Amino acid sequence: MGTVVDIQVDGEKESEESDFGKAGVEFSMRTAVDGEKGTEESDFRKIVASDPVVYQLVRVEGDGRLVPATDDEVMEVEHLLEEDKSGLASDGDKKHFDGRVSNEGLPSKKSDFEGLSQSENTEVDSQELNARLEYIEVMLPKVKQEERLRMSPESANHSTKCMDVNHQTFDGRDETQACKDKLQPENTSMETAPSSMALNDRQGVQLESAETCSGPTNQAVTSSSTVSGTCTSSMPDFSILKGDICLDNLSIRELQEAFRATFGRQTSVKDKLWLKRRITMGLTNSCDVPTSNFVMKDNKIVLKEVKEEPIQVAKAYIEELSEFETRECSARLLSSVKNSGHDQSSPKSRIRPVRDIGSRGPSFSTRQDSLGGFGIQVPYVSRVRRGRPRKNFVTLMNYHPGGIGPNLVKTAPGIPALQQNSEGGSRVRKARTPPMLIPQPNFVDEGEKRDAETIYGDDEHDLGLEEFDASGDNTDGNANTEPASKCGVRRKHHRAWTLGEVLKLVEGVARYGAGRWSEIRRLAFASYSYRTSVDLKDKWRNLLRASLAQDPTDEGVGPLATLAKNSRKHASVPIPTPILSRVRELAEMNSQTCTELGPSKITGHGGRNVQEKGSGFL
DNA sequence: CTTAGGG
DNA sequence: CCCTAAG
Repeated sequence: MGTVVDIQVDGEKESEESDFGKAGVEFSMRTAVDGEKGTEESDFRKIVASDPVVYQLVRVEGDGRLVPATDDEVMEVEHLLEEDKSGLASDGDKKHFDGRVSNEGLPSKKSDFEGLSQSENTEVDSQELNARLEYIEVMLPKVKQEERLRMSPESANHSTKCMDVNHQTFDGRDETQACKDKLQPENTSMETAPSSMALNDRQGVQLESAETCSGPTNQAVTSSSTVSGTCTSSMPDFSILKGDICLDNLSIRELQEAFRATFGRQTSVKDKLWLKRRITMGLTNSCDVPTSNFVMKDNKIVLKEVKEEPIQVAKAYIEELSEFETRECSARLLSSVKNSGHDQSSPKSRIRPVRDIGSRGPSFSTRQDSLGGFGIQVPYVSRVRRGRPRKNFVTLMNYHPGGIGPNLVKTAPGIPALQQNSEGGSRVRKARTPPMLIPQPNFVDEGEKRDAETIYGDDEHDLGLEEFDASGDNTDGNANTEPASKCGVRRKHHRAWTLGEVLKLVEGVARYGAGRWSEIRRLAFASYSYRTSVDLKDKWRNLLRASLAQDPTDEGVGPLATLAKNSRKHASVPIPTPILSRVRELAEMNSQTCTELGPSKITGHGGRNVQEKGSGFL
């Protein structure tokens, strides 16, 4: 009772502070800039920085309900925020994140996150959403102003970094830049910003973020081609300015009245500045746009012109998000538990899902979507179901224009997309992000490294391979948990088949016969949790193809010759010819066994369908 | 869930 | 790899 926490409205849920360390209130606004895959230590920051856009100040009632904070509280918080800001320069660390730091360090505490986030998100009803929305609207511009004030002295520098700092510091390189360039060619000027400001970043993340999100909030949409268009500091905000001028001469009381006139409610706040800001916001109507006016594109916040019914759109958006969150959260919790339960993955992997929720959740790729009739962009993460169902949906619309109407009304009164979402809830795995796969350096490096080791390290010695397998298991075990938890956004990481795997596969086929993939997987691939039977099958198919295509005629040719041929042909995939030969052998043998000797072999090892023939008599 | 096959 | 049909 009486505790105030940040509730993240706009994106993923992980961010509730688990310790309400400050007895008073907390308020923070951050903009998410999707974290690239970072190092372990930077993950913390990533989480912070990747926290999606908006936090709303709420009060947690005794029963767990969330009640929008009062103006007084907001103001209080605002002061704290300012204190924070001023303190940042000197003492650095933000109190907000202390809890998180420790959590990061102590995996055991992760449950705090989960518990909190889940309970809180599952209980959001539309009413509260509305309230939250309102506060979002209110908050965004406000923080923007804060930023403006703070930034004004050094606008030049900051204006260039504001968008960039985040990913530049999280990851030395800027993988997403290419995408962004494509998507936002007008914004390229910002991307050239020097990363020197990164030094500031630690203290600045939050502020930067706030600015990032607030900048576009009520900046002219038309100025996207200029740096200042996205960065508030260098661009005078006329609307606010005007408001300030007008309100400057008013007394507190007058301000309060103005506030009431603007917002239609009383306020007890006596802070002149605060009142002015609030009123200004109300007057400039800038609060209508925030949540829907900008969209996250990759690491960047992008302005989008959405003029019609912004609030409605935003509401729908939030509702959708909310529902998505609850479902997604629980799903991930399940998977997380599952992993930690019986999986052989290392303990390290157990915390991953949790962290990924943060770093991965807001992946901020966006897509054009028609939501309730309005064209807005929503982050991909918020969409669970994609592709086929959607296609069907469209198809339905296309081919049964008349019939779709009633259908829609029946299934999804307000928000068709929502319906689709819930429908696809059980298929999280299938969600993808076709256009933009966010690069994950760690992943790739890991995989490639291991791959290289395996391939060039040892070809034929099973022991060596076993070792590789073991190591592979570790890395893969971790990696395996990752994609699943990446919001299902990501396509399953492409794992190049190592030689060891191939050998195991071949061996397995030799032992159990081709086609018994699940068997092979269970026995021969026990250590590779990530290779599914389908994978085995596919790989075998490829091997077969390769082995046949390679050289059907030179069966008797020495390995060296074929090897040379092979490596020359496929420099990138040097599958040793011996293996291919063996594959072919097995293939032939298998085809034979299947047709003629098959039953004997299968029954021989399987032992359970031995009686198949005679069962007729029973 | 497992296989097989197409994409 | 993904997806789906089929058992």
